[in-house]
Amino acid sequence: MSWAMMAGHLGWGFIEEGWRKGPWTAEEDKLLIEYVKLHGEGRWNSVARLAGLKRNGKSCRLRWVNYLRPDLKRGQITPHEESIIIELHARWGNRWSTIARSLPGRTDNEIKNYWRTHFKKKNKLPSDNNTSDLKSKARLLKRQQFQQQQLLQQQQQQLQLQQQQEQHEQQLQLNQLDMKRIMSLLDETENKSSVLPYVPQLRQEMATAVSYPNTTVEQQQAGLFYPMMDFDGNVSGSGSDTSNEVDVLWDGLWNLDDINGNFGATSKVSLHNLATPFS
DNA sequence: AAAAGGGGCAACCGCGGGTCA
DNA sequence: GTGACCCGCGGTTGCCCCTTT
Repeated sequence: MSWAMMAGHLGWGFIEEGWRKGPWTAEEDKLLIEYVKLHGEGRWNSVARLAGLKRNGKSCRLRWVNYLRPDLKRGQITPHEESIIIELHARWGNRWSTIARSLPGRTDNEIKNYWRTHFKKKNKLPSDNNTSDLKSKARLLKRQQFQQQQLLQQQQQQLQLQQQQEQHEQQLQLNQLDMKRIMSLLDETENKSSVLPYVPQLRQEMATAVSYPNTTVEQQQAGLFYPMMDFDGNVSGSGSDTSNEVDVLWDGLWNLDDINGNFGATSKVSLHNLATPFS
């Protein structure tokens, strides 16, 4: 379908000075999501060029922030959220972005719209119990029930994700145990011979890389690390054929990449990159 | 059944602040 | 110092859909 045809269907979806305006199509959303996956958020003015979208940067940013971001909550504003909005609006007035920061998953636009439709009007209308008021309340309830149902579905999905995360963490803990064994074996190797002269440096890098299992690659690259365990001490030596065992464990260690998922085809060099922010 | 009215929400616009060359 | 560019914010507009008349 051409842009002109789409514009025809959408009424006000049109092209002005090369930029498309109006409602976003599923295809455009897909392109934008792909773009953010590849390049991350920001540099919105490059989106048109890099993603092949006929949208200006502002429009892309807005679409992402208000609609496509994966951490957005869908569905009805809960009574708890409503009370927060009321409280924060009393404190900060129309500073919607500030209010939105206290409501994870809600956008400033959403809160702004909510306020305007629910509270601006309340202030205008005298409160009465006439039938039209009751009817509108019934409508509201019906809508709320539907939205609540959606919210429930969303929560169930989140629960599933959480369970997956827990499994992931258990696996990481197992690997940390392996890591301890490697370290102790390496210590022994260092003491016994000079077969692996580079080992002390690697040891440090590995220790650094594996000490922060709950940290995403993005956080690691940004230097945002959350220390979780200490490798020093408490590691006892084991058997005799240490070099063989080390090799086996090395192989296991590289599989950490797969467990973390986003390490992808990481090489051993990556461990150095991970350690860099600390050096 | 159809037109009118209104609510809700997505998207646009203008402005101001921050950054960088 | 300054101009260009980018980004975020708050206000506003326009469209869709549902309800009412």
